[in-house]
Amino acid sequence: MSNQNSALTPSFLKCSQCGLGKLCLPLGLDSQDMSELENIIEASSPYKDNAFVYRADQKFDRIFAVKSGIFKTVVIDANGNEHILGFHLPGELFGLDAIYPKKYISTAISLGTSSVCGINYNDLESLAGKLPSLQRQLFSLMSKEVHTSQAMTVEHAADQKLAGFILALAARYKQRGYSETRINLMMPRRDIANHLNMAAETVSRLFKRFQKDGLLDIKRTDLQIIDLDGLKRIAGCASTC
Amino acid sequence: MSNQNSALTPSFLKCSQCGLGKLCLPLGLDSQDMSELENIIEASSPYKDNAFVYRADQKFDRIFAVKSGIFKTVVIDANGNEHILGFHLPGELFGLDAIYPKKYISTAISLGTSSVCGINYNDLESLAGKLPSLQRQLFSLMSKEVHTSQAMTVEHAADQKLAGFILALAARYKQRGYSETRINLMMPRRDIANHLNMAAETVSRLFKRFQKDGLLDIKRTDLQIIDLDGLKRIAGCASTC
DNA sequence: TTATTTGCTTGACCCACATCAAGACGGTTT
DNA sequence: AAACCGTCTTGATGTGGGTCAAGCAAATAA
Repeated sequence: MSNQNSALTPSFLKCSQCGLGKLCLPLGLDSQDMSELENIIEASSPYKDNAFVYRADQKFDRIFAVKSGIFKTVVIDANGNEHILGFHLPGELFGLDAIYPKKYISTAISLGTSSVCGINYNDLESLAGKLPSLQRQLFSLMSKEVHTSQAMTVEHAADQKLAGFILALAARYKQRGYSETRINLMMPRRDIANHLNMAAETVSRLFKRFQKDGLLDIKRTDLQIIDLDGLKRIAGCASTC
Repeated sequence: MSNQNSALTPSFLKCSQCGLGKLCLPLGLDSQDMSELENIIEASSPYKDNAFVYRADQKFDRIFAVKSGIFKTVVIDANGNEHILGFHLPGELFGLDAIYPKKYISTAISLGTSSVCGINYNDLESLAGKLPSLQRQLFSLMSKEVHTSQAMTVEHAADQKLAGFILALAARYKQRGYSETRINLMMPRRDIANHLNMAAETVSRLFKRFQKDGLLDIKRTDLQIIDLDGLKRIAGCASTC
Protein backbone atom coordinates (compact mmCIF):
# COMPACT_ATOMS: atom_id res chain seq x y z
CA MET A 1 0.00 0.00 0.00
CA SER A 2 2.14 2.82 1.27
CA ASN A 3 5.83 3.41 1.65
CA GLN A 4 7.83 2.91 4.78
CA ASN A 5 9.19 5.71 6.86
CA SER A 6 11.15 4.51 9.82
CA ALA A 7 13.96 7.04 10.06
CA LEU A 8 14.58 7.64 13.72
CA THR A 9 16.46 10.77 14.60
CA PRO A 10 17.99 11.89 17.88
CA SER A 11 15.34 13.23 20.18
CA PHE A 12 14.49 16.78 19.24
CA LEU A 13 11.75 17.12 21.80
CA LYS A 14 12.58 16.10 25.35
CA CYS A 15 10.05 14.29 27.55
CA SER A 16 10.29 17.15 29.99
CA GLN A 17 8.93 19.55 27.35
CA CYS A 18 6.53 17.16 25.69
CA GLY A 19 3.31 17.81 27.59
CA LEU A 20 2.34 14.15 27.42
CA GLY A 21 4.47 13.42 30.47
CA LYS A 22 1.46 13.10 32.73
CA LEU A 23 0.13 10.18 30.65
CA CYS A 24 3.12 8.61 29.03
CA LEU A 25 6.09 6.60 30.20
CA PRO A 26 7.67 9.38 32.29
CA LEU A 27 4.67 9.63 34.62
CA GLY A 28 5.91 9.64 38.20
CA LEU A 29 9.54 10.32 37.35
CA ASP A 30 11.42 13.23 38.91
CA SER A 31 13.41 15.49 36.61
CA GLN A 32 16.65 13.63 37.36
CA ASP A 33 15.16 10.29 36.34
CA MET A 34 13.38 11.82 33.39
CA SER A 35 16.62 13.04 31.86
CA GLU A 36 17.98 9.50 32.15
CA LEU A 37 14.94 8.27 30.28
CA GLU A 38 15.38 10.97 27.63
CA ASN A 39 18.81 9.55 26.87
CA ILE A 40 17.38 6.28 25.57
CA ILE A 41 14.45 7.75 23.64
CA GLU A 42 14.59 8.46 19.95
CA ALA A 43 11.93 10.70 18.47
CA SER A 44 10.94 9.89 14.88
CA SER A 45 10.36 12.22 12.04
CA PRO A 46 6.65 12.13 11.13
CA TYR A 47 5.13 9.11 9.44
CA LYS A 48 2.94 9.81 6.45
CA ASP A 49 -0.62 8.50 6.29
CA ASN A 50 -0.62 4.70 6.15
CA ALA A 51 3.09 4.32 6.78
CA PHE A 52 4.37 1.29 8.70
CA VAL A 53 6.21 1.66 11.98
CA TYR A 54 6.94 -2.07 12.11
CA ARG A 55 5.54 -5.19 10.54
CA ALA A 56 4.43 -8.49 12.03
CA ASP A 57 7.23 -11.04 12.46
CA GLN A 58 9.99 -8.43 12.52
CA LYS A 59 12.46 -8.86 15.34
CA PHE A 60 11.38 -6.93 18.41
CA ASP A 61 13.86 -4.32 19.54
CA ARG A 62 11.89 -1.38 20.84
CA ILE A 63 8.52 -0.24 22.04
CA PHE A 64 6.88 2.96 20.85
CA ALA A 65 5.06 5.87 22.42
CA VAL A 66 2.74 7.98 20.28
CA LYS A 67 3.98 11.56 20.12
CA SER A 68 1.30 12.96 17.81
CA GLY A 69 -1.48 11.62 15.60
CA ILE A 70 -2.92 8.11 15.77
CA PHE A 71 -1.58 4.67 14.98
CA LYS A 72 -3.38 1.37 14.58
CA THR A 73 -2.02 -2.12 15.19
CA VAL A 74 -3.20 -4.84 12.82
CA VAL A 75 -2.86 -8.62 12.62
CA ILE A 76 -3.52 -10.75 9.55
CA ASP A 77 -4.89 -14.24 10.17
CA ALA A 78 -4.28 -17.45 8.25
CA ASN A 79 -7.01 -16.62 5.72
CA GLY A 80 -5.54 -13.22 4.96
CA ASN A 81 -8.18 -11.33 6.91
CA GLU A 82 -6.98 -8.21 8.63
CA HIS A 83 -8.02 -7.44 12.18
CA ILE A 84 -7.35 -4.16 13.93
CA LEU A 85 -6.23 -4.83 17.51
CA GLY A 86 -6.36 -1.23 18.61
CA PHE A 87 -5.92 2.48 18.00
CA HIS A 88 -3.20 4.35 19.85
CA LEU A 89 -3.46 7.99 20.90
CA PRO A 90 -0.69 10.39 21.94
CA GLY A 91 0.98 9.27 25.15
CA GLU A 92 0.00 5.62 24.67
CA LEU A 93 2.51 2.84 24.15
CA PHE A 94 2.35 0.14 21.54
CA GLY A 95 4.50 -2.88 20.79
CA LEU A 96 4.23 -4.21 24.35
CA ASP A 97 2.68 -7.44 23.11
CA ALA A 98 5.98 -8.16 21.31
CA ILE A 99 8.02 -8.47 24.51
CA TYR A 100 7.11 -12.06 25.26
CA PRO A 101 7.46 -13.53 21.77
CA LYS A 102 10.49 -11.28 21.04
CA LYS A 103 9.02 -10.36 17.68
CA TYR A 104 6.23 -8.02 16.64
CA ILE A 105 3.00 -9.94 16.29
CA SER A 106 1.10 -7.07 14.74
CA THR A 107 1.83 -4.40 12.16
CA ALA A 108 1.72 -0.77 13.30
CA ILE A 109 0.37 1.78 10.81
CA SER A 110 -0.09 5.54 11.07
CA LEU A 111 -3.50 7.13 10.50
CA GLY A 112 -2.80 10.49 8.98
CA THR A 113 0.50 12.18 9.64
CA SER A 114 1.74 10.94 13.01
CA SER A 115 4.93 10.58 14.99
CA VAL A 116 6.33 8.35 17.71
CA CYS A 117 9.12 8.01 20.21
CA GLY A 118 11.03 4.76 19.93
CA ILE A 119 12.53 3.23 23.06
CA ASN A 120 15.06 0.43 22.87
CA TYR A 121 13.66 -2.32 25.03
CA ASN A 122 16.94 -3.63 26.44
CA ASP A 123 17.88 -0.11 27.49
CA LEU A 124 14.43 0.38 28.96
CA GLU A 125 14.68 -2.82 30.99
CA SER A 126 18.07 -1.81 32.37
CA LEU A 127 16.87 1.64 33.23
CA ALA A 128 13.70 0.29 34.85
CA GLY A 129 15.95 -1.80 37.10
CA LYS A 130 17.64 1.38 38.25
CA LEU A 131 14.61 3.65 38.50
CA PRO A 132 11.82 2.22 40.67
CA SER A 133 9.34 4.84 39.49
CA LEU A 134 9.95 3.91 35.86
CA GLN A 135 9.54 0.23 36.65
CA ARG A 136 6.32 0.97 38.47
CA GLN A 137 4.95 3.00 35.57
CA LEU A 138 5.81 0.26 33.08
CA PHE A 139 4.06 -2.39 35.14
CA SER A 140 1.13 -0.06 35.54
CA LEU A 141 0.85 0.65 31.81
CA MET A 142 1.08 -3.03 30.95
CA SER A 143 -1.58 -3.86 33.51
CA LYS A 144 -3.80 -1.21 31.91
CA GLU A 145 -3.18 -2.80 28.53
CA VAL A 146 -4.31 -6.17 29.89
CA HIS A 147 -7.38 -4.54 31.33
CA THR A 148 -8.27 -2.81 28.05
CA SER A 149 -8.08 -5.91 25.91
CA GLN A 150 -9.99 -7.94 28.50
CA ALA A 151 -12.76 -5.33 28.53
CA MET A 152 -13.24 -5.83 24.79
CA THR A 153 -13.93 -9.53 25.23
CA VAL A 154 -16.82 -8.78 27.58
CA GLU A 155 -18.87 -6.73 25.14
CA HIS A 156 -21.33 -8.76 23.18
CA ALA A 157 -24.06 -7.07 21.18
CA ALA A 158 -23.12 -4.68 18.37
CA ASP A 159 -24.66 -1.60 19.98
CA GLN A 160 -22.88 -2.39 23.23
CA LYS A 161 -19.55 -2.70 21.46
CA LEU A 162 -19.91 0.54 19.52
CA ALA A 163 -21.10 2.49 22.56
CA GLY A 164 -18.20 1.09 24.56
CA PHE A 165 -15.77 2.06 21.85
CA ILE A 166 -17.04 5.64 21.69
CA LEU A 167 -16.95 5.99 25.47
CA ALA A 168 -13.44 4.60 25.77
CA LEU A 169 -12.29 6.98 23.07
CA ALA A 170 -14.01 9.91 24.76
CA ALA A 171 -12.38 9.07 28.09
CA ARG A 172 -8.97 8.88 26.49
CA TYR A 173 -9.41 12.21 24.71
CA LYS A 174 -10.54 13.76 27.95
CA GLN A 175 -7.39 12.54 29.72
CA ARG A 176 -5.39 14.26 27.01
CA GLY A 177 -7.08 17.56 27.65
CA TYR A 178 -9.41 17.45 24.67
CA SER A 179 -13.18 17.62 24.82
CA GLU A 180 -14.77 14.35 25.81
CA THR A 181 -17.98 15.18 23.96
CA ARG A 182 -16.64 16.50 20.67
CA ILE A 183 -14.39 14.00 18.97
CA ASN A 184 -12.83 13.84 15.56
CA LEU A 185 -12.82 10.20 14.50
CA MET A 186 -9.58 9.86 12.64
CA MET A 187 -10.41 6.40 11.34
CA PRO A 188 -12.88 5.38 8.63
CA ARG A 189 -16.07 3.43 9.48
CA ARG A 190 -14.55 0.34 7.98
CA ASP A 191 -11.72 0.44 10.53
CA ILE A 192 -14.07 0.93 13.46
CA ALA A 193 -16.20 -1.96 12.21
CA ASN A 194 -13.20 -4.19 11.69
CA HIS A 195 -11.85 -3.45 15.16
CA LEU A 196 -15.21 -4.30 16.73
CA ASN A 197 -15.77 -7.40 14.61
CA MET A 198 -18.77 -6.12 12.73
CA ALA A 199 -19.77 -4.95 9.26
CA ALA A 200 -19.26 -1.32 8.26
CA GLU A 201 -22.97 -1.21 7.42
CA THR A 202 -23.80 -2.09 11.00
CA VAL A 203 -21.67 0.78 12.29
CA SER A 204 -23.48 3.10 9.93
CA ARG A 205 -26.91 1.87 11.03
CA LEU A 206 -25.99 2.07 14.71
CA PHE A 207 -24.70 5.62 14.40
CA LYS A 208 -27.99 6.48 12.77
CA ARG A 209 -29.95 4.80 15.56
CA PHE A 210 -27.88 6.48 18.27
CA GLN A 211 -28.51 9.80 16.54
CA LYS A 212 -32.26 9.15 16.28
CA ASP A 213 -32.29 8.26 19.97
CA GLY A 214 -30.60 11.55 20.84
CA LEU A 215 -27.43 9.96 22.13
CA LEU A 216 -25.04 11.63 19.72
CA ASP A 217 -24.68 13.63 16.56
CA ILE A 218 -22.32 12.53 13.84
CA LYS A 219 -21.39 13.96 10.48
CA ARG A 220 -18.60 12.21 8.68
CA THR A 221 -15.72 12.13 11.18
CA ASP A 222 -17.12 14.79 13.46
CA LEU A 223 -18.71 13.15 16.49
CA GLN A 224 -20.64 15.02 19.15
CA ILE A 225 -21.73 13.08 22.21
CA ILE A 226 -25.05 14.35 23.54
CA ASP A 227 -26.11 11.79 26.15
CA LEU A 228 -23.07 10.29 27.83
CA ASP A 229 -25.10 8.43 30.43
CA GLY A 230 -27.35 6.98 27.76
CA LEU A 231 -24.32 5.59 25.99
CA LYS A 232 -22.99 4.20 29.25
CA ARG A 233 -26.28 2.44 29.80
CA ILE A 234 -26.00 0.77 26.42
CA ALA A 235 -22.33 -0.08 26.90
CA GLY A 236 -23.13 -1.81 30.17
CA CYS A 237 -20.20 0.15 31.52
CA ALA A 238 -17.78 -2.59 30.67
CA SER A 239 -15.11 -0.22 29.35
CA THR A 240 -15.30 2.78 31.56
CA CYS A 241 -17.39 2.75 34.72
CA MET B 1 -22.76 -19.00 46.85
CA SER B 2 -19.77 -20.64 48.43
CA ASN B 3 -17.65 -19.92 51.45
CA GLN B 4 -14.37 -18.10 51.40
CA ASN B 5 -11.09 -19.76 52.11
CA SER B 6 -8.22 -17.33 52.03
CA ALA B 7 -6.00 -18.58 54.83
CA LEU B 8 -2.47 -18.07 53.64
CA THR B 9 0.16 -20.03 55.46
CA PRO B 10 3.93 -19.78 55.36
CA SER B 11 5.25 -21.42 52.25
CA PHE B 12 5.42 -25.15 52.76
CA LEU B 13 6.55 -25.86 49.23
CA LYS B 14 9.51 -23.85 47.94
CA CYS B 15 9.64 -22.65 44.33
CA SER B 16 12.85 -24.61 43.93
CA GLN B 17 10.97 -27.85 44.63
CA CYS B 18 7.72 -26.93 42.93
CA GLY B 19 8.24 -28.26 39.43
CA LEU B 20 6.38 -25.33 37.92
CA GLY B 21 9.53 -23.23 38.01
CA LYS B 22 10.07 -23.55 34.29
CA LEU B 23 6.73 -21.83 33.59
CA CYS B 24 6.00 -19.69 36.58
CA LEU B 25 7.44 -16.54 38.04
CA PRO B 26 10.86 -18.01 38.92
CA LEU B 27 11.66 -18.82 35.29
CA GLY B 28 15.17 -17.60 34.53
CA LEU B 29 16.19 -17.08 38.15
CA ASP B 30 19.31 -18.70 39.55
CA SER B 31 19.03 -20.52 42.88
CA GLN B 32 20.31 -17.51 44.82
CA ASP B 33 17.63 -15.22 43.34
CA MET B 34 15.00 -17.90 43.67
CA SER B 35 15.48 -18.17 47.41
CA GLU B 36 14.98 -14.40 47.64
CA LEU B 37 11.73 -14.80 45.76
CA GLU B 38 10.68 -17.66 48.04
CA ASN B 39 10.92 -15.31 50.99
CA ILE B 40 8.06 -13.15 49.74
CA ILE B 41 5.77 -15.96 48.57
CA GLU B 42 3.00 -17.37 50.68
CA ALA B 43 1.50 -20.68 49.68
CA SER B 44 -2.20 -21.10 50.46
CA SER B 45 -3.98 -24.05 51.89
CA PRO B 46 -6.27 -25.52 49.22
CA TYR B 47 -9.41 -23.70 48.13
CA LYS B 48 -12.54 -25.79 47.94
CA ASP B 49 -14.59 -25.92 44.77
CA ASN B 50 -16.10 -22.52 44.01
CA ALA B 51 -14.22 -20.68 46.74
CA PHE B 52 -13.22 -17.05 46.19
CA VAL B 53 -9.58 -15.99 46.18
CA TYR B 54 -10.54 -12.34 45.91
CA ARG B 55 -13.58 -10.37 44.85
CA ALA B 56 -13.97 -7.47 42.44
CA ASP B 57 -13.42 -4.03 44.03
CA GLN B 58 -11.30 -5.38 46.88
CA LYS B 59 -8.09 -3.48 47.46
CA PHE B 60 -5.24 -4.93 45.45
CA ASP B 61 -2.33 -6.15 47.52
CA ARG B 62 -0.97 -9.25 45.85
CA ILE B 63 -0.91 -11.25 42.69
CA PHE B 64 -1.40 -15.00 42.60
CA ALA B 65 0.24 -17.95 40.91
CA VAL B 66 -1.71 -21.15 40.49
CA LYS B 67 -0.02 -23.99 42.37
CA SER B 68 -2.54 -26.73 41.58
CA GLY B 69 -6.01 -27.02 40.08
CA ILE B 70 -7.73 -24.34 38.03
CA PHE B 71 -9.12 -20.90 38.79
CA LYS B 72 -11.40 -18.68 36.77
CA THR B 73 -11.61 -14.88 36.85
CA VAL B 74 -15.06 -13.38 36.44
CA VAL B 75 -16.48 -9.88 36.00
CA ILE B 76 -20.08 -8.86 36.51
CA ASP B 77 -21.39 -6.07 34.29
CA ALA B 78 -23.95 -3.37 35.05
CA ASN B 79 -26.86 -5.68 34.18
CA GLY B 80 -25.67 -8.39 36.54
CA ASN B 81 -24.40 -10.64 33.77
CA GLU B 82 -21.32 -12.64 34.61
CA HIS B 83 -18.50 -12.95 32.15
CA ILE B 84 -15.54 -15.28 32.56
CA LEU B 85 -12.35 -13.49 31.56
CA GLY B 86 -10.16 -16.54 31.69
CA PHE B 87 -9.14 -19.85 33.17
CA HIS B 88 -5.81 -20.14 34.93
CA LEU B 89 -3.71 -23.29 34.98
CA PRO B 90 -0.82 -24.22 37.31
CA GLY B 91 2.13 -21.90 36.85
CA GLU B 92 -0.01 -19.07 35.49
CA LEU B 93 -0.44 -15.75 37.26
CA PHE B 94 -3.68 -13.93 37.85
CA GLY B 95 -4.54 -10.58 39.37
CA LEU B 96 -2.15 -8.70 37.07
CA ASP B 97 -5.01 -6.61 35.71
CA ALA B 98 -5.44 -5.15 39.21
CA ILE B 99 -2.05 -3.42 39.27
CA TYR B 100 -3.10 -0.33 37.34
CA PRO B 101 -6.43 0.35 39.06
CA LYS B 102 -4.99 -0.74 42.45
CA LYS B 103 -8.08 -2.85 43.08
CA TYR B 104 -9.21 -6.21 41.77
CA ILE B 105 -11.52 -5.73 38.80
CA SER B 106 -12.54 -9.36 38.61
CA THR B 107 -13.43 -12.09 41.09
CA ALA B 108 -11.19 -15.15 41.22
CA ILE B 109 -12.88 -18.51 41.88
CA SER B 110 -11.48 -22.02 42.19
CA LEU B 111 -12.75 -24.82 39.96
CA GLY B 112 -12.51 -27.94 42.04
CA THR B 113 -9.97 -28.13 44.84
CA SER B 114 -7.12 -25.81 43.92
CA SER B 115 -4.31 -23.88 45.51
CA VAL B 116 -2.27 -20.76 44.85
CA CYS B 117 0.82 -18.90 45.89
CA GLY B 118 0.16 -15.31 46.91
CA ILE B 119 2.85 -12.69 46.29
CA ASN B 120 2.67 -9.28 47.89
CA TYR B 121 2.91 -6.81 45.05
CA ASN B 122 4.96 -4.15 46.81
CA ASP B 123 7.50 -6.75 47.83
CA LEU B 124 7.52 -8.12 44.31
CA GLU B 125 8.15 -4.69 42.80
CA SER B 126 11.04 -4.07 45.16
CA LEU B 127 12.53 -7.45 44.46
CA ALA B 128 12.11 -7.02 40.71
CA GLY B 129 14.15 -3.82 41.01
CA LYS B 130 16.96 -5.85 42.53
CA LEU B 131 16.75 -8.94 40.35
CA PRO B 132 16.89 -8.19 36.61
CA SER B 133 15.86 -11.71 35.68
CA LEU B 134 12.74 -11.45 37.83
CA GLN B 135 11.87 -8.08 36.31
CA ARG B 136 12.34 -9.53 32.84
CA GLN B 137 10.11 -12.51 33.61
CA LEU B 138 7.38 -10.26 34.99
CA PHE B 139 7.39 -8.05 31.91
CA SER B 140 7.39 -11.13 29.76
CA LEU B 141 4.43 -12.70 31.54
CA MET B 142 2.44 -9.48 31.35
CA SER B 143 3.20 -9.15 27.66
CA LYS B 144 1.95 -12.71 27.19
CA GLU B 145 -1.23 -11.81 29.04
CA VAL B 146 -1.84 -8.90 26.66
CA HIS B 147 -1.23 -11.18 23.73
CA THR B 148 -3.68 -13.80 24.99
CA SER B 149 -6.61 -11.47 25.45
CA GLN B 150 -5.88 -9.73 22.14
CA ALA B 151 -5.98 -13.09 20.39
CA MET B 152 -9.49 -13.63 21.74
CA THR B 153 -10.76 -10.45 20.14
CA VAL B 154 -9.66 -11.65 16.71
CA GLU B 155 -11.76 -14.80 16.67
CA HIS B 156 -15.14 -14.30 15.15
CA ALA B 157 -17.28 -17.28 14.26
CA ALA B 158 -18.38 -19.70 16.99
CA ASP B 159 -16.52 -22.70 15.60
CA GLN B 160 -13.36 -20.62 15.27
CA LYS B 161 -13.62 -19.47 18.87
CA LEU B 162 -14.21 -22.94 20.27
CA ALA B 163 -11.42 -24.52 18.18
CA GLY B 164 -9.09 -21.73 19.29
CA PHE B 165 -10.03 -22.28 22.90
CA ILE B 166 -9.37 -26.02 22.72
CA LEU B 167 -6.03 -25.48 20.99
CA ALA B 168 -4.88 -22.86 23.45
CA LEU B 169 -5.81 -25.16 26.31
CA ALA B 170 -4.00 -28.07 24.66
CA ALA B 171 -0.87 -25.99 24.16
CA ARG B 172 -0.92 -24.89 27.78
CA TYR B 173 -1.35 -28.46 29.04
CA LYS B 174 1.49 -29.58 26.81
CA GLN B 175 3.78 -26.91 28.29
CA ARG B 176 2.96 -28.32 31.70
CA GLY B 177 4.05 -31.78 30.70
CA TYR B 178 0.55 -33.20 30.23
CA SER B 179 -0.78 -34.71 27.05
CA GLU B 180 -1.81 -32.14 24.48
CA THR B 181 -4.33 -34.50 22.93
CA ARG B 182 -6.06 -35.91 26.01
CA ILE B 183 -7.49 -33.18 28.18
CA ASN B 184 -9.77 -33.21 31.15
CA LEU B 185 -12.01 -30.14 30.87
CA MET B 186 -12.37 -29.05 34.44
CA MET B 187 -15.09 -26.51 33.63
CA PRO B 188 -18.73 -27.11 32.70
CA ARG B 189 -20.00 -26.34 29.18
CA ARG B 190 -21.79 -23.31 30.50
CA ASP B 191 -18.48 -21.79 31.61
CA ILE B 192 -16.80 -22.46 28.28
CA ALA B 193 -19.76 -20.91 26.48
CA ASN B 194 -19.80 -17.88 28.76
CA HIS B 195 -16.08 -17.31 28.32
CA LEU B 196 -16.44 -17.45 24.53
CA ASN B 197 -19.58 -15.32 24.43
CA MET B 198 -21.89 -17.99 23.13
CA ALA B 199 -24.75 -20.19 24.30
CA ALA B 200 -24.04 -23.49 26.05
CA GLU B 201 -26.20 -25.18 23.41
CA THR B 202 -23.87 -23.91 20.71
CA VAL B 203 -20.88 -25.41 22.48
CA SER B 204 -22.71 -28.70 22.70
CA ARG B 205 -23.63 -28.66 19.02
CA LEU B 206 -20.13 -27.66 17.96
CA PHE B 207 -18.53 -30.45 19.98
CA LYS B 208 -20.90 -32.82 18.27
CA ARG B 209 -19.99 -31.42 14.84
CA PHE B 210 -16.26 -31.57 15.58
CA GLN B 211 -16.73 -35.16 16.65
CA LYS B 212 -18.71 -36.05 13.52
CA ASP B 213 -15.97 -34.46 11.42
CA GLY B 214 -13.34 -36.60 13.14
CA LEU B 215 -11.58 -33.69 14.79
CA LEU B 216 -12.02 -34.84 18.37
CA ASP B 217 -13.78 -37.20 20.70
CA ILE B 218 -15.50 -35.91 23.80
CA LYS B 219 -17.41 -37.60 26.55
CA ARG B 220 -18.45 -35.39 29.41
CA THR B 221 -15.24 -33.67 30.53
CA ASP B 222 -12.89 -36.12 28.82
CA LEU B 223 -11.63 -34.56 25.60
CA GLN B 224 -9.48 -36.38 23.09
CA ILE B 225 -8.08 -34.37 20.21
CA ILE B 226 -7.82 -36.47 17.05
CA ASP B 227 -7.02 -33.99 14.29
CA LEU B 228 -4.93 -31.14 15.64
CA ASP B 229 -4.26 -29.64 12.23
CA GLY B 230 -7.93 -29.76 11.37
CA LEU B 231 -8.72 -27.76 14.47
CA LYS B 232 -5.96 -25.31 13.64
CA ARG B 233 -7.46 -24.83 10.22
CA ILE B 234 -10.82 -23.94 11.78
CA ALA B 235 -9.24 -21.71 14.41
CA GLY B 236 -7.45 -19.72 11.72
CA CYS B 237 -4.43 -20.11 13.95
CA ALA B 238 -5.15 -16.90 15.78
CA SER B 239 -4.33 -18.32 19.21
CA THR B 240 -1.47 -20.64 18.63
CA CYS B 241 0.30 -20.70 15.27
C1' DT C 1 -16.20 23.08 -14.44
C1' DT C 2 -17.09 18.04 -15.01
C1' DA C 3 -15.21 13.21 -14.31
C1' DT C 4 -13.61 9.75 -11.20
C1' DT C 5 -12.72 7.75 -7.06
C1' DT C 6 -13.50 6.56 -2.34
C1' DG C 7 -16.25 6.29 1.63
C1' DC C 8 -20.81 6.29 3.63
C1' DT C 9 -25.66 5.16 3.71
C1' DT C 10 -29.81 2.58 2.82
C1' DG C 11 -32.65 -1.35 1.53
C1' DA C 12 -33.65 -6.43 0.67
C1' DC C 13 -32.49 -10.82 1.88
C1' DC C 14 -30.54 -14.62 4.48
C1' DC C 15 -28.04 -17.33 7.77
C1' DA C 16 -25.57 -18.37 12.09
C1' DC C 17 -26.54 -18.46 16.41
C1' DA C 18 -29.58 -17.28 20.54
C1' DT C 19 -33.57 -18.64 22.82
C1' DC C 20 -37.11 -21.56 24.40
C1' DA C 21 -38.55 -26.05 25.62
C1' DA C 22 -38.19 -31.03 26.19
C1' DG C 23 -35.69 -34.94 26.90
C1' DA C 24 -31.59 -37.83 28.30
C1' DC C 25 -28.03 -38.86 30.77
C1' DG C 26 -25.06 -39.25 34.55
C1' DG C 27 -24.22 -38.74 39.74
C1' DT C 28 -25.97 -38.57 44.52
C1' DT C 29 -29.33 -39.42 48.15
C1' DT C 30 -32.66 -42.26 50.57
C1' DA D 1 -33.87 -50.15 44.23
C1' DA D 2 -36.43 -45.58 42.96
C1' DA D 3 -36.38 -40.58 43.24
C1' DC D 4 -33.91 -36.52 42.67
C1' DC D 5 -30.95 -33.02 40.66
C1' DG D 6 -27.65 -30.71 37.94
C1' DT D 7 -25.50 -30.94 33.46
C1' DC D 8 -25.63 -31.96 28.83
C1' DT D 9 -28.02 -32.78 24.46
C1' DT D 10 -31.38 -32.24 20.89
C1' DG D 11 -35.06 -30.07 18.35
C1' DA D 12 -38.13 -26.07 16.91
C1' DT D 13 -38.34 -21.29 16.24
C1' DG D 14 -36.94 -16.38 16.02
C1' DT D 15 -33.80 -12.56 15.27
C1' DG D 16 -29.57 -9.70 15.12
C1' DG D 17 -26.56 -8.57 12.18
C1' DG D 18 -23.89 -10.19 7.94
C1' DT D 19 -23.89 -9.98 2.93
C1' DC D 20 -25.06 -8.22 -1.45
C1' DA D 21 -26.29 -4.48 -4.27
C1' DA D 22 -27.58 0.02 -5.38
C1' DG D 23 -27.50 4.92 -4.52
C1' DC D 24 -25.34 9.09 -2.59
C1' DA D 25 -22.09 12.50 -0.98
C1' DA D 26 -17.20 14.40 -0.53
C1' DA D 27 -12.88 14.59 -1.93
C1' DT D 28 -9.57 14.48 -5.57
C1' DA D 29 -8.28 14.59 -10.33
C1' DA D 30 -8.60 16.21 -15.05
